[in-house]
Amino acid sequence: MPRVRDPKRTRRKVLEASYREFYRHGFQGGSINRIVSAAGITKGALFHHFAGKNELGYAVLDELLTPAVRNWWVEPLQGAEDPLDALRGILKRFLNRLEAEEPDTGFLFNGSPVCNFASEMSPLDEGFRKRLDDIYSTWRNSIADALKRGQATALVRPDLDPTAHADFLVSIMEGSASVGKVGQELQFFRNCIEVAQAHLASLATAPQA
Amino acid sequence: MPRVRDPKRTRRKVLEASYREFYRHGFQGGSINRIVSAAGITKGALFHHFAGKNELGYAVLDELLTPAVRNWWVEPLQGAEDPLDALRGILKRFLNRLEAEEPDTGFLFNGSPVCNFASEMSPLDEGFRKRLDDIYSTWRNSIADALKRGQATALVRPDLDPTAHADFLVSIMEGSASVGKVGQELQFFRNCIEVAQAHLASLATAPQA
DNA sequence: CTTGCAACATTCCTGCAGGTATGTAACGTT
DNA sequence: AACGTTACATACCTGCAGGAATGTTGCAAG
Repeated sequence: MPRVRDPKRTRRKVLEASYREFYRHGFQGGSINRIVSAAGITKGALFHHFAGKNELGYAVLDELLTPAVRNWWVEPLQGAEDPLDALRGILKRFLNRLEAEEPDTGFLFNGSPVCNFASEMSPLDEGFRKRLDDIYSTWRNSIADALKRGQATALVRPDLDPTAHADFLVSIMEGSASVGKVGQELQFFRNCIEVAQAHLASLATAPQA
Repeated sequence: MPRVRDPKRTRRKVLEASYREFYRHGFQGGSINRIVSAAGITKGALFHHFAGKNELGYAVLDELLTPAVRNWWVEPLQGAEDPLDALRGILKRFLNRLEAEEPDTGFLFNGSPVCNFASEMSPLDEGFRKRLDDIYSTWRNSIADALKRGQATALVRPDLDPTAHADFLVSIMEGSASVGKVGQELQFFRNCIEVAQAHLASLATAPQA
């Protein structure tokens, strides 16, 4: 089935091995040699597909992390009738995923891949900063737009600032990932998400008594 | 005034140069050579005071970051009569500090030093993980204890979980630092803190109408 | 006032990092 | 079927990383 030569497949393998390597060791701490041996290919193949380590990191952001954020946070909010309900659903799905993941390979141990890249590389390299800024902007805008639609349909309290609340929510997600990976206890995430859920509930227009 | 030999002073200089280096470049990306030249000393002096790069990083956590968190988040809550008021004061002080800091050297550009260490090193080295866990634990406990005291004096709503809310608040602080450094816009922090302030206000026992 | 240790400075060493140069074989094209 | 290009593999190179070894000098105590 796997043809002798399959450039797209090879490229994918490199990309996914790079993702895992950078996820564990960070970008600067990540090793090309380890990526190459983990992917089961050679350095020549890697540098044929990617111009350098930075471009490899850019590709991980562009081709893996950007779609992941889109998949988790943009699409579910796209056609939601009740934005608050959709947000609560995302949080629930996220917690389910956390509870299902095997140790040492996921969020609980390694945190948010986007946040890890951001912490490490955004002050050091403009190429990274720009891409990360795009990712966070679409994420935040997606939430803010959803809240605005909720205000338009009178499901969300009209007095709150959608942009500020979007910034707040993204901060919670990324912050809990960074702090939680230190303690590696699921309960921490449960706590954060529980409070976030309550917070979301408080954004709804109060049903008149 | 500075004596020819002043080991404590030398050690301090190394420590502070290391702090800045690791803050900018990360721990793994940080260079001993750059630290040495920034501190104006030699490699021999550095390795006389610190056994290795890891121990140097540990010392930055133990002797600089742990006290900083204690100073910002533990002491102000220690003897506060109204914990919610104290928390709001901390947030306000923090924002003031952000607005006063010069570009490219502070939180707005580099994020939270603790969070940076945590993101990068806690999955890689148990010595780092342990120390970071201690820092975050004291931070979270400090808030949780303050909320409990507030519940005892009926200033804080009795139905909420102090631990969960402490986890939530720390996540907000660290998350906003990580996400905000990407965009480098003060308004983002203002938004997060504004929502956080409103959230804190909602934790107070409602004044009966 | 010398002697011994702490506080440095100098020099050197090894390893792995990212990256290049070059070689070779599969594959589409005409 | 010959050719040219894409897709790799092999080998090698340079630089800086962290750190060890060793040398030198101030300083305090006996």
